[in-house]
Order: sequence, then C-alpha cells, then structure tokens
Amino acid sequence: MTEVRASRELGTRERILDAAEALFGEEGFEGVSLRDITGRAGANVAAVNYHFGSKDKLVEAVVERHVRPINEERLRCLAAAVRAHAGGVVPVEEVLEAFLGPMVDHIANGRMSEGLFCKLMGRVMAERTFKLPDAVGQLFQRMAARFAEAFMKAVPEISEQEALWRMHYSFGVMANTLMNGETLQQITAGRAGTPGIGEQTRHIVAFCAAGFCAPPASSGGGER
Amino acid sequence: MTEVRASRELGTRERILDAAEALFGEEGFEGVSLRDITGRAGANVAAVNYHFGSKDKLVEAVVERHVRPINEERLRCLAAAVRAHAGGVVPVEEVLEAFLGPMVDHIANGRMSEGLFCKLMGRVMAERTFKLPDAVGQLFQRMAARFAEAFMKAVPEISEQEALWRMHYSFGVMANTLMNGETLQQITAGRAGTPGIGEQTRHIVAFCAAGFCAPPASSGGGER
DNA sequence: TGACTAATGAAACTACCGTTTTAAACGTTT
DNA sequence: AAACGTTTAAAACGGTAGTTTCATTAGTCA
Repeated sequence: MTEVRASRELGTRERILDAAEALFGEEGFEGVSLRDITGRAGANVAAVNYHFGSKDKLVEAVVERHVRPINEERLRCLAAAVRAHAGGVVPVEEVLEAFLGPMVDHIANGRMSEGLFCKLMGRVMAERTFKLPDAVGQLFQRMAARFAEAFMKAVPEISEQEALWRMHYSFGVMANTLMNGETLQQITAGRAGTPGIGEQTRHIVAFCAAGFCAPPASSGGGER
Repeated sequence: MTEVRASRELGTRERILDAAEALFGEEGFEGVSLRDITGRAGANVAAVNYHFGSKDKLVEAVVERHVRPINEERLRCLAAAVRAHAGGVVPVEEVLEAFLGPMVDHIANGRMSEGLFCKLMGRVMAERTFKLPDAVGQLFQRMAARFAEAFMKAVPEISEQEALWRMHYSFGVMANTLMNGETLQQITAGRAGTPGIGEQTRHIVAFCAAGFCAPPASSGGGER
C-alpha cells in the first residue's frame, strides 16, 4: 500500500526538488521563498509541506540528493587508491584527486550543470543557517576521518594536528573556488581566464599537494 | 552645527554597530532582524533607519568599519615590504604576511575579539546577498591588483593566470579558516588542537607559500 | 459502486520583516 | 524663555514569509 509510493514518482516531488536546487544556487537558501519554488515547479505551495514537511527538510533533501552520492563515491575512490597501492602509502596527489574527482564526475555525468552545482555546493559550505541532516553530517565525519588518515600517511613528516589543518585548508581552497570563481574574473577583468572544472582540478591538486608537503610551520620561525 | 556630530558620539549609533556586528557574526546578515539588533543595543527600531538609512546601509557600515582599515593597512604593509627589498623581489612568505598580518594586528590591538572577527569576516566573504559598498569594493580591487603583481614577481616561473588562481586559492584558505575553524574541532573531536590566530597565521603562510611555489600544473601531467 | 487513501488546489492564518509616521524629549543657541 | 535642529520612543503600515486548513480530485482495492 504505502510502499508503492517509493518506487515510481516522477511528478510534483521531483519538479519541486529541481526548481528548488536551481533557485537555491542562484539566491541562497534563505533568499528563496516557497512560492518562488512552487511557482517555478508549477506546483502548489502546500505541496512542499506535504512532500517534505517543511522548508528546512526541503533544503536537506536538495542537498542530500547530490552530496550523499558524491561523498560515498569519495570514500570508494580513496579505498580504491589504497588498494591500488597495496595498502602502502597513497601519494598526496591521489588522495586529493579522490576527493575532487567524484565532484567532477558528478558534473561530467550530467547529473547537474557545472555552474549550478558549484554555486549550490559553495552555499552548502558557506551558509551555516541551514545545517545538514544528521545522516549526511555523519557521512561527512566519516569521510573527513578517512581522508585525514590518508593524508597523514602520505606526508608523515608533519604532525597529526598539522595534517588536519592542511586538510582543512584544502577544503577551503575548494569551497572558495566553487563559490567565488566568478568573483576573480570580475576583479581581474577576465585576465584570470576561465578554466573548466577539469583543468581547475589539476590546478587545485598541484597547489594543495605542495602545501601539504611544506616543511612544518610549528617548529620553524618564532617571530611575529 | 551639523559638523559637531562627527566628532564625539558614543551613543546609540555605536551601540547599534556593536550589537549588529556581534549578531551578524553569529547568525549571518539575513538571519538577524533589526529588532534583534536594537533589542540588544537597548535602542529603538527606528534608530537604525534614522542613523543608517536602511538595514543594507547598516550592514555596509558594520563591515566597512573593520574591513577598510585592514585593507588599507595591507596595502601599506605590502608597500613597506617592497621598499624593504629595495624594489627587488619580495619573497612569497612576506607577501602572504602582508596580507594576513593586518588582520592579526587588528585583533591583537583589541579592536575586535578574535572569534567574533573571524566569524564576521568569513561571512563577508561567503554571503553574497549583501554586497560591499562601492568604496570598499574598489579598495578590494586595488588590493587584489597589487598583491597579484607582488605574487607574480615573487614566483616568476608561473603564468599570470596561475598566479591569480593561486592567490584566489589563498584567499579561500583564509576565508574557510576564519569561518569554519570550529567545524574542524567538531569533526576531529578536538584532535586538531586550538591554535591562536598568531600560530594559525604561520601555518597558513607555510601552506600557501608552498602552494605558490609548486610547479605549474598547466604544462605538466595530462591525465587526471 | 462505494469506501478509503494519496495528492492537489485555493485560501486563510499567524508571525515577523523592514520601513514609516508621528509625537515627545533633549540640548544648544539666541 | 523661546526657538531650533537632533535624537529617541511607540505604534502602525504594507508586505511577505512558512505553515495550515479544508474542500476537492484521482486512483485503488474490496
């Protein structure tokens, strides 16, 4: 009876999700009203509360739809890299690629347009008002733990603390690139060029890999 | 007559600015209402529109109060570094310090508490809904141009495009550290430690400097 | 067909938003 | 003291937000 619902449903619910993720990417989670969403989706305002329960839950659903498969794929990629190196040390570059690659693939597979995905993911990282659902949050924690472990093995000469911080820095590079890539174009009047997400990934990997391999800062200079 | 106003005014206007910046740091610009602000400031709702004209203008005032002196100091520090090296090449580390130092000093001088400043500045970079006033925006552009020039001189082996991107990455490291520093603590259950902003700066400089000096990614490997 | 559930649609509800109005209090100056 | 511009206070305004209500339609099983 009530089980049938889960299997085939290409109707209102999906249209709302599509409309919502498009608008959230443009205007942010708080800047879009339910009436904006349902208007674009050709649905009724009440449909949101009927299908999702509340606006917050809708936001969670929109985010989870993309974040979950990407994060799961990240874990899979990292595990594959570890396996490929027979349990030995995975180079930093490959760990970084295991992190960035699934995002690129997600876009390349047409699951979401590049610009839209970047904007939405950037907002997920930036806007703290709507927090992720617990399930996704736990997935994030598990992912962060695995990658931290891999990074520490890849660059053993730095402390655990430093590895964690540098991982955090790498997330920052990614988040800022996703969210504010256009801003750089404006400030530099287009001189920065417009690399696709594939080329962008190589740049980020090169930058972060070098950062990871930098000599520890803790023991170093004392001034300032 | 009307000129006296500018000189000494420690009253409602300042209290509103203080309350607003505290709340904005906590809840974001859109998440705080004028009634929240005036309630905390012990003032009337109408006082905001009287002193600032609108909520947008208030946001601009809150941001500009801290961003402007910091950005001006950044330009001064960079110019001083160039002078110190007799017009020659300024090392990447020093350019990065010219960028980060003024923020650290701003906090060290007690102009604003560390946690609060970090949250607020992070939001400035992340939330695009309220855009900066033109004057500050131009100051940002000028600053970005000067620093880009310095970075390109410091690391001549990379192209202009790559220098601009790497500068952008460095901004991302900073923004994410400011805004989400606490998140790392939660995810790692405190194992990341809690370095002060001074130590944090050294870590960031080390990471970004190494990233800047990485071999160019464009010409290098072709496979992902 | 009749009963029952899932889904939709139009409208109302409550709450809060930023802003404005209006009037009173304050502080100077003349 | 009177007149002035500046600043505060209370209340209301128009608008929009998320949510809810309730009647109606569509579809399914007995």
